[in-house]
Amino acid sequence: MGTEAGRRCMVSPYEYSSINLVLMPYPFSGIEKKWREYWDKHETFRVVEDPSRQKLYVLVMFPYPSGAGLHVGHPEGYTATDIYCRFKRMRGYNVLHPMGWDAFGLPAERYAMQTGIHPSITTAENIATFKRQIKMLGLSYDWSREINTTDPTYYKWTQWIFLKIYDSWYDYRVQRARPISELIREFEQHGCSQIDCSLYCDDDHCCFIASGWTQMSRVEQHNVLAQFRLAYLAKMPVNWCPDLGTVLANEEVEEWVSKGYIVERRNMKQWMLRITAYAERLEQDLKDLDWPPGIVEMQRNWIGQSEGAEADFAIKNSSKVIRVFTTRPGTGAIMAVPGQDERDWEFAEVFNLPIVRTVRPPKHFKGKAYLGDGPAIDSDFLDGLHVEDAKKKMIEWLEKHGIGKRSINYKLRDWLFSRQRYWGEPFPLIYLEDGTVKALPERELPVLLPDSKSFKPSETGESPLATIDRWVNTIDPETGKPARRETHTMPQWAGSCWYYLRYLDPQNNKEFVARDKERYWMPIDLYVGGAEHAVLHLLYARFWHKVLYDLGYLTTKEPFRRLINQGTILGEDGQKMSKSRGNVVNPDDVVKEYGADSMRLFEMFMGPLTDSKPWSMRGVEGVYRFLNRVWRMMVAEDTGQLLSSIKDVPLTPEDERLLHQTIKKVTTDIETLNFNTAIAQMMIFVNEFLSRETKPRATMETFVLLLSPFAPHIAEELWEKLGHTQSLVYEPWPLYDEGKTAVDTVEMVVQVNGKVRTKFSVPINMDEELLKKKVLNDDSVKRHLDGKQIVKIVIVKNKLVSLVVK
RNA sequence: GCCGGGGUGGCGAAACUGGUAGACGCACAGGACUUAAAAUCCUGUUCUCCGCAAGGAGAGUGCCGGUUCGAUUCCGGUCCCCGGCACCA
Repeated sequence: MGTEAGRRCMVSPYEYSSINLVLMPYPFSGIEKKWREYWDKHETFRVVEDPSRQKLYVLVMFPYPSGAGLHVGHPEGYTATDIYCRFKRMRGYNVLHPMGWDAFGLPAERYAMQTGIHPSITTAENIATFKRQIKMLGLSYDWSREINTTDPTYYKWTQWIFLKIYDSWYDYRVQRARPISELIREFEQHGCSQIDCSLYCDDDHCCFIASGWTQMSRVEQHNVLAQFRLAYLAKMPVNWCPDLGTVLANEEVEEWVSKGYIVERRNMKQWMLRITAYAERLEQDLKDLDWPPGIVEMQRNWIGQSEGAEADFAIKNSSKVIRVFTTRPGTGAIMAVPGQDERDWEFAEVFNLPIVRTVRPPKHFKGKAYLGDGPAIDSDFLDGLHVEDAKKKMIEWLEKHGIGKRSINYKLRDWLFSRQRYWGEPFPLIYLEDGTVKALPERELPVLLPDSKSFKPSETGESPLATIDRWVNTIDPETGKPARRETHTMPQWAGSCWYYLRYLDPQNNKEFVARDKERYWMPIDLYVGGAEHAVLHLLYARFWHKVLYDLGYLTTKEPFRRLINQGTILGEDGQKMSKSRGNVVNPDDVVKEYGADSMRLFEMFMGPLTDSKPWSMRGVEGVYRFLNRVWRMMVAEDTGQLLSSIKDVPLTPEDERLLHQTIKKVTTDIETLNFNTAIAQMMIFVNEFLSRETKPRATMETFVLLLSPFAPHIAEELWEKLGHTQSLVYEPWPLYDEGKTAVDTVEMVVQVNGKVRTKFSVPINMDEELLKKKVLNDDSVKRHLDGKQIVKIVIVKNKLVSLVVK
């Protein structure tokens, strides 16, 4: 109630009731309900593969259904993709536009810890709320494809994909993942002789030949293979929060620490995914993506490719050498270059180590370490070379002398993939009595999350699942021997890593997606979502996608061809919306007061999609007034019937020009996602036509079609009043005639020494000599030429005449 | 500190490859309609100065400078704001 709108509502309810009685605004609430039901009943937006038509897959990042319900930030991306989809349908595309729920995660689990209410119940309730609110906006989703990451029929396949990752290794020789069974076959035939073991294994004494492999015990073989798998166990420091009794993801630490919780590091065995094997391809393939440059850059920085050298340093008084990477720690030893690195400089100062500059800083450089470019100094044969050239020459030298080589390093680390949580996907793994890990066979999936009343992890930091004995203790389905289940669960990213594939074939219980469906729909033509997922979600999803591609399940290298980040919607005060600031706007209130069409229209009219911009209830009223004018342009207020002034009459040339200009502007602006200016053009159109005594029926019909992607409910209603019996959703999009958008007179600007002195209207493409004559005879121009000499005349066709005088 | 994005009226914003800065909307002011108000419709609204007025002059797209007949747009410098990164996945 802290908002401007809230106060208005409280202060003068009279104002609003009187509006309702006297103004008679268009009856949006009945109209909107009617058309939502119509679309549902007719399954208007249901799509199936149709090879005869061009496909279009448009996706918006699916929400985490929180208890707070939708906020006005959600509909921004949803409306944008909806407009685009509705437009493309009318242009004949076969459009896939789905929605679902990313419903595993900590909030529901924390709520359960406090209240004892099972996360599945809260999740179901929250989804119901979200779905009601999203449906209320008239978004054209194919609801038959709705998915929910917490549904066993969904997470069965998340587990299945994990098994595929677990059962794969990265073959650097061919730069792709291969099934682990192929590695076993290779070991049986050649041992590890054809593989560069150093890429997989720290221990260079373990190399074996074929017979060595076959003579290994089962446990030994298991341990060798574990070094190769794309999913592996490692002892890792994790963020343990004793008060919450849970482990936190890195990205969550800051939030809880700021709330006063203590987070400590603890070493625990964790599942890791070998995303680093894909570092090079994740970096390389960015170049083919139509993504915002900023996001591409962020991914680049995250992957952090750097070229350097790996060199062996001799140790004084020892025959041993230390291997060091020049660009970052790796090997346990680092190379320190205090002259060119701030951290090394500080380190050297503290320990009184000598500091030698090897790059000459600019003359007046005052700082300590110099990080910029410059000629090398005190560097023997490198002196005088600039940094890049010196690097090259140095690496050549190292390689020539056999004490080092060029190496490419990455900042990217392997992905910590396990969480000690209840509300996540269980791993489809068991531990046998000999300590080995075993992947459950596919037919055992899904491994269901057990029902539980306790969601707290144990004191030791083990997952809540560890406390459920009847679930943990199981048997190996293949041998009947006792086994223990893995009690960790997967992170929330898991479900969102592949949801875009499940939409293609959500009911399939044989495969995660049928191949022909994948081939038809992929890749995603447009992906819209918040920039907060610029790195992690998008990187993790690309990684899984590439693994599945390597294993032959997918036909595209990259999932998201074009990406757009919608901007944040701020509160009316220009601050981030938050409960504590009291500036949160609830879409329910907006829709109730002004209707879903106004809500949609305002979200798009505020400004460019990708910008952050503040909410304004006054602004909502503005677009609401526009929709009322649209209504009055065609409907008689007293009877609710189509106006009798709408007739089959021809257009005047001026009106025809405006119509074609409007079609053109709206068409091109939707194509480029500039919805705000498309709406502005429609406003111009209505401002003109509202007062016409007669309105050509065909023109009104065209306008309704243009409006329909933005405000679909009112458009359907007007379409019906115009005499149509079918929904306009699949009507062909209006075409414009370029020739009819052209004007026959233009306003000519006359500048003298760069200053605008007069303007007049002239026929288009006027003869230049005639134009000059006209300009020089103009009184107000003459005044500024008084006594001066014309040096130069610049004529820009149909725009301006610029006189330079002395 | 590094990387990316951005600074335009009272506010949200427009402006195609350099060519009328401020479309469209909000807010505000005046008017019409009305007994009155609301709603609706019309007119005006970047700032400063001159003029009774029609009108005129000057300044203006964060700031300083450059290129150009002409710069919100291109170039150099500088300040501020937002997002990311700072060895952490």
